[in-house]
Amino acid sequence: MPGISSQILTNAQGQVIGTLPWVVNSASVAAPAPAQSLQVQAVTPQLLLNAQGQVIATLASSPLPPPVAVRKPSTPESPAKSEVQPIQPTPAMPQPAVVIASPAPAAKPAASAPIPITCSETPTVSQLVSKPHTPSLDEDGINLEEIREFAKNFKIRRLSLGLTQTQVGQALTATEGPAYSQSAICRFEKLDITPKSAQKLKPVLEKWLHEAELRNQEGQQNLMEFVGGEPSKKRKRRTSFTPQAIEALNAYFEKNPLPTGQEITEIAKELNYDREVVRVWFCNRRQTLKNTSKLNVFQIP
Amino acid sequence: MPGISSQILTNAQGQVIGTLPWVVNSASVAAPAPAQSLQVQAVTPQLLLNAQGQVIATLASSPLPPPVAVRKPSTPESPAKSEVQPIQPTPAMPQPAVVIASPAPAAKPAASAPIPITCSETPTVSQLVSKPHTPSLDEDGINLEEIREFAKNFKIRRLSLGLTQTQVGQALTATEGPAYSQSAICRFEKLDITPKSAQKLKPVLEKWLHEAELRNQEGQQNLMEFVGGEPSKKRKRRTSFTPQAIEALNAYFEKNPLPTGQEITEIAKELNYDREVVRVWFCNRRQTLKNTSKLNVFQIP
DNA sequence: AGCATAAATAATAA
DNA sequence: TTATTATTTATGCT
Repeated sequence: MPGISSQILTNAQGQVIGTLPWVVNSASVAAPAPAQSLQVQAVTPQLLLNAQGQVIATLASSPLPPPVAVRKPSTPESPAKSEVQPIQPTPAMPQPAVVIASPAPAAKPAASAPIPITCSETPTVSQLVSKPHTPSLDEDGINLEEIREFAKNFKIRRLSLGLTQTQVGQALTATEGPAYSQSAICRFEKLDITPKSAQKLKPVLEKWLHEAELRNQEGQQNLMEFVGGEPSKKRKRRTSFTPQAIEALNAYFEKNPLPTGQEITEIAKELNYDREVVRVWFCNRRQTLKNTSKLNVFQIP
Repeated sequence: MPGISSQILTNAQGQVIGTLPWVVNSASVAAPAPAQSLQVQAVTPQLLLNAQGQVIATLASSPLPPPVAVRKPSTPESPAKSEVQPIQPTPAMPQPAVVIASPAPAAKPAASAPIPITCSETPTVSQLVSKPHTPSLDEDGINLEEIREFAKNFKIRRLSLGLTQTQVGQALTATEGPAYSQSAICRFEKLDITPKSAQKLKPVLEKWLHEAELRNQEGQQNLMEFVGGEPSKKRKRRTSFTPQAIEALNAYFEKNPLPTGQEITEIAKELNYDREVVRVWFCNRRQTLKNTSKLNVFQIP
């Protein structure tokens, strides 16, 4: 790990934990957005990875493609300034010129038509937004376009901070009260919620995320502290069950592949294993069974 | 959707599948690559997502530095230029003025000391590389630094293509013979292998990935074909639908979100999927649409 | 050398 | 919302 060799940061474990030139941008909501100058410099392999070491992106722009090694990217510099403008209704969308970054492994390139579903149910934000002719403001005066932008942005910023949906949810639940589960975050990001819900959730998420970003600036330690406390949560060591335990588990599984929380607790206690470990064992067991046997044992008719 | 309507492309499901200004870069291996012009256009919220629709990165480009927003940490600037010098024995660690892009959610910031395991076993690449004083070349003349760089790069490029370790492993097994399991790929990326193994694996991975990137340039369809379809691979059908199927299903759904049993049967036959699978798809699709559900949740004792 | 599967994360069902 | 599944990554083992 010679000098800043690339814009990638790795921890002692060799796991990538961050990059240099990138900055989370919350531009979409930025009101003024005057001159639009790109701060991107010609960098060879621009990379962005999240805390999990998951890669994030590369930017094509290599002049002299070195055969193999990572060439030093020119200059990251100029502080990217991003701004969060809480209330500003998003004006018109600048006309972008797009390029398919990375093809969805399974997505068809030309599937342009969204799903103009028109159920009798309350439509979700994503549904409303996808309607080509829909005005940005819905009946309730909610700026759908703005919400869409924010949701998009939120995910980006969340990942840039290396946070999982679960972490965000838990942190919010702690500070804002019990109403922010992992799935809630997931749905918000996917806009799989009604405009009303989204409208209500948005400011909270925005505020929290902004705060998280500030903490992150002061060092990840601060961020983790802000988020949940436990700074270093390593991957749990893989548990190995004793043959006896497995036998017992299988017996239980046979009797009931889907034990209740209560039952799980009992089984765990009985076998002297962590409750969570037992719970996961059942999950994986069902999974395995499902994969092997063609039958959808747990499928609901 | 050449309309370049926005910088984000979404598939029928509304999942983001790409953005405009970004381009997957296969730079590292790209041969000619003449002038270096950025293809990025000024777009407000610069986003990059992978094939899974996962957000990837944003490019800060808002001119007006906001009040609270991301402040540039002290001084990361200038010195950041480092270059990967394949053979150069790693000198001292230049003090990188790096900015932790995203803190590992679980990583300890200061845990500089890796796990200096010193078993009697052959050390892995990561172990060797982490040794501060270890020269880049090991006894066998293997350039550890280079391998480390490549491994890092490999992961990034793999993810940029939206491929999983499993896909890579399967594809390689198909073309190169049975010696590339998912775990093998995983271990390579984590450098949890001996230098010797890494050295042997590297060229193969490199070649394959490069090829995959080329295919990707021609359209993701080509990539998927390259990755999955190739040789005689009896891929068992999963419960996941192909993009084509999803598109078709959505088309049907659009026409009639609540098909009769007869219709379901026909659709299933048409798409060559299990009837039950299709039926469930419709159920779930409808479910997803209605977000007003306030159903009671079951409590776990 | 690599399978089997535990653990982690995101998405969906209930 | 919470519970569970789906998908992917990581690792104990012989």
